[in-house]
Amino acid sequence: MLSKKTQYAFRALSYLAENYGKGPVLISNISTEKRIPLKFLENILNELKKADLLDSKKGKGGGYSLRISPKKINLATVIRVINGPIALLPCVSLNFYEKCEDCNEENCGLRKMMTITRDATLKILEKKTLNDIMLAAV
Amino acid sequence: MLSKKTQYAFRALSYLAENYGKGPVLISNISTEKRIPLKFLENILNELKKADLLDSKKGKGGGYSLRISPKKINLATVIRVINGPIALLPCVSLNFYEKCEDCNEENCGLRKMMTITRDATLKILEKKTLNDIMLAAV
DNA sequence: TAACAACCTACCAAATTAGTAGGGAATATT
DNA sequence: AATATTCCCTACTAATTTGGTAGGTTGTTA
Repeated sequence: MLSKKTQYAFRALSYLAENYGKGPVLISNISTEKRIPLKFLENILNELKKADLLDSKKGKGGGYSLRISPKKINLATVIRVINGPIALLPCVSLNFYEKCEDCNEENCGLRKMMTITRDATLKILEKKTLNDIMLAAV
Repeated sequence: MLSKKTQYAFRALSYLAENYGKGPVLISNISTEKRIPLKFLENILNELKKADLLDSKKGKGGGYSLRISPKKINLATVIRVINGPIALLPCVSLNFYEKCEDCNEENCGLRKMMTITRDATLKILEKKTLNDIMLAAV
């Protein structure tokens, strides 16, 4: 399951997607509009910025904005930045790979099943974008 | 990601699958063969039993065995018993549904994306079985 | 130079995960 | 009937992760 933090991230990003091209949005705005604890949201937006998904500007007229079009930010990217691995096992993760104890990977049956699962999941998550979230919301 | 407990469960079940039809297997056997802490494994096998995946027998000659053929135990079932929900959001889970705060589900774009993702994932996990794990292991 | 707004470091409480300890109950063998 | 065997049950614990909060710092704009 996605952490609450990740859900907050998606809510915030949706809001920024809706305001794409309209200049920076205040953290406090997002916080009240989307009901996300302010200071927690600060952290989240900062992480998204460090992952190059957002631009920020300090001082009056400042705030956060999407760095690129909502059409170009896919869900897998967001999940990886805030939530971590998408695969169900560390030894199957593309971006967070870790060797698993007591399993010679070449002939691990579970690993093969989880690889197939990962591919099926990624096929969706890498194709769907923030823009799709907007469009799907009535 | 699957918890370590779930990985243990799969390792234990694989072992039981290999021994399907050969009578009960001792917890202590599985523990040493698959390098799973004994007392922890006890809990796991007991949970799997309560979920009707295993049979158990006490006393000499006792132990655990698969209740049904490894061909009939799919991965989604195991994950749900030991790990919990497969969906990425509670409001999208078929077996562990929970309403999510601040989202009217009908028109939540994220929810729709996560539903599609869940379906893609389940399509694999519900089709693949313990038998497939055995076959895939060299 | 004041106000504004993001940034940074550090801390904290609650929940979850990964176990451990120790005895109890059922079964089989002698 | 007694004993050994094996699963079953309750309770506890340590470490890690999650979900925040507090308070000051830095950069920007007017």
